[in-house]
Amino acid sequence: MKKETTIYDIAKTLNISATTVSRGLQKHDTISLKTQKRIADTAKELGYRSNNFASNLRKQKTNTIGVMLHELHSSFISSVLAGIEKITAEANYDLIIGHSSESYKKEAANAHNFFHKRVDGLIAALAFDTEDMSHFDPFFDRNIPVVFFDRVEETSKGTKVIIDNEKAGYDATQHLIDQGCKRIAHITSNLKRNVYELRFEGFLNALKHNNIPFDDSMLFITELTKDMCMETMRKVINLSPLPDGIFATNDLIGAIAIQVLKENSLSVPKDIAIVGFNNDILSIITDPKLSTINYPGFELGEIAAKKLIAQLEGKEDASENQTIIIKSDLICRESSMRKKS
Amino acid sequence: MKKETTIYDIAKTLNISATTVSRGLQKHDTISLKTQKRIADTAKELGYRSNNFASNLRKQKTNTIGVMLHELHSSFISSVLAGIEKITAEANYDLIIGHSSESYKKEAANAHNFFHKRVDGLIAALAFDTEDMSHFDPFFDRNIPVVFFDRVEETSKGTKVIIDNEKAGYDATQHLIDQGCKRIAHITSNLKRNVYELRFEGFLNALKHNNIPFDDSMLFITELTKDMCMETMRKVINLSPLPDGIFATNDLIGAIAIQVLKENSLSVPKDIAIVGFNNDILSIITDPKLSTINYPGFELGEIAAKKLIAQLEGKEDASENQTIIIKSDLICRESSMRKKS
DNA sequence: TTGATATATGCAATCGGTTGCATCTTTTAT
DNA sequence: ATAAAAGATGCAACCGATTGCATATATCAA
Repeated sequence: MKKETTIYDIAKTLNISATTVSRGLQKHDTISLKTQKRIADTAKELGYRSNNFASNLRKQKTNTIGVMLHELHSSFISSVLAGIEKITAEANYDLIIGHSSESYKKEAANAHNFFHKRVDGLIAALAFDTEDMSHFDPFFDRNIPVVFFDRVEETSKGTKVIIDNEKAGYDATQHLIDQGCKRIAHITSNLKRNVYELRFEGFLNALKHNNIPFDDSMLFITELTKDMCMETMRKVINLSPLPDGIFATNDLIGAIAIQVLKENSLSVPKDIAIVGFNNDILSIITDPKLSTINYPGFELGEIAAKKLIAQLEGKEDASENQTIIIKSDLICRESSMRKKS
Repeated sequence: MKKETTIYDIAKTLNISATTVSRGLQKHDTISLKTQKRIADTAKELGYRSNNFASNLRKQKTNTIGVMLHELHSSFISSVLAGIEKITAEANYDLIIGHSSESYKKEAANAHNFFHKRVDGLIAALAFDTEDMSHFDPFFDRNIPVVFFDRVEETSKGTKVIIDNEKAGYDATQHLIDQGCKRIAHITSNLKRNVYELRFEGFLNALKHNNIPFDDSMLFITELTKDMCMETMRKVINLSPLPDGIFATNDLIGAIAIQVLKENSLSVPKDIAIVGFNNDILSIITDPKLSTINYPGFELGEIAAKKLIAQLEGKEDASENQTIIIKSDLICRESSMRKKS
């Protein structure tokens, strides 16, 4: 293994000072173009690579952004990540990924790690069971900007990028009602996480607005894995009387619902109309295609990253604790269309 | 913004040397437990956080692994990433993500960046159009271990973790033949990328072995986006005579194939039997459910990461350039089952 | 009591780039 | 021709943790 070339080696070769080499490599305009070229050439020749640690150590900046995700294996999250990556790469930041696996403990550990790694900023979606937000305090205390997305704690500090989950839930439910549904089931995940709670609230509000009483046997709480969703759907089809509509909190549940209903000789949307959530690729693969709420992950990632970078560059003030609401629309497909429009 | 606490501050507070503080924080056994405790307490009290740059600079090690991906928004890749993350987190490495977006140029730029960031090791899947591998030479030259997965260049240096694509293609095709298919179409992506080429080879070998002539109008090359797959499927159904089987190089194509065929009143598997590839969640959502090749992304990620870490820890020799072949099996579901088994 | 061994701590150099200030050279204006 | 302005480069301190070697103190055996 050969020894690394440093600016001192370049300096020695050219008989100039390390200062000049450093400045030359950064294209300072105090260094003549002639010298800059000689430095660049020698650097290439000697196989020089700059040492970011030395540089970061001196500059007290890392050009690194931490991204905390509760889930990696998810279509929505990977869209968001792709959106973040696009913007941060353009702005020349590196990403380091922390994966909480829906665990508050891991989230706190990752936050701690990011803090030690001195990320310049943080983008995060909360784990399932996160309630205490104190692991983010070190960031707030030092004015390190934090942007939360999707899974946020409304009362916390930091910028938040979300959709209006209540409205989305309302729209989905109202649409089912418009299609003639009178007994609508809602299949969702633990309501402690506020995205789900708000969708449920929208669901309730739509029912109320249409004078449909809420029957709590129509609320199903499930884990969002394939197997648990299937099990839950088996419970749904044992209801008597059956529901005539289902609002599912994500497209996987919606897709599995379609499948289980068909296996039980029920027709979608005639017997039971279904609306999902997210607009995953899944939703156009099902037969019938799944109506859903469009939740544009890629754009969300872009927006979150842009906000963060604006704050890092001092163009915006992180302490404003803004909340940005992204538009999310209902997409009507076959799974809920009983009437011709 | 308050000033950072350093080991010197701790040292001063306790009236001991920075050396002792450094050793105390690392729990060197030359430092008495009493002193260690005093150091730890003071560190907490002063809100100390270690400076990784100073540490890395001195130790010449980053504890960071670069992960180069050609695609982020993909179910398979996010599984792999989750598998990598699991293992590397346990071993206390950070991940930095590079996204080539299927572009050789971006891949090279990312490789360059990783090199400058001095990742301790690299895990990579090649971009679509990567042929020249010289951007990895800096890593090989300095004995920085590189593990390629899925998209690899067989003749290159580095460890490779792959499946037997030829065998998988053969198995998928043989299965279709066993189900009575005689005119099998293959829908795939650009054969320059060897995973696709090898699957195609397996396809051809299975045909040959069964004395079925290959008709090159039955080979369809498409980009792997939803829209392009749809367009390609429209070409497929314009064939005359129609194929009676389709081997698709991923599940998205397979799923879209099912959809387009049904829309055109063709029955799957009766008129056309279909096998996909990957065992994405998609494959159990389609109706009929899609037969596919199980390509276990999570496990692949784990294995790739374990290999890399073994090499980083000197337990294995990176210069062996091993190739590890992961088992991948055919999963028979409704989309191809014409006969009762 | 003394030398030997173990235990605990400190000195000072090092990792490699960055930057405020000083110095030296060249150009320009009068 | 000469002072002033502009252009180019260098000195040396600094960022903060690590570590080989030296030193100081405590413990123990003979």
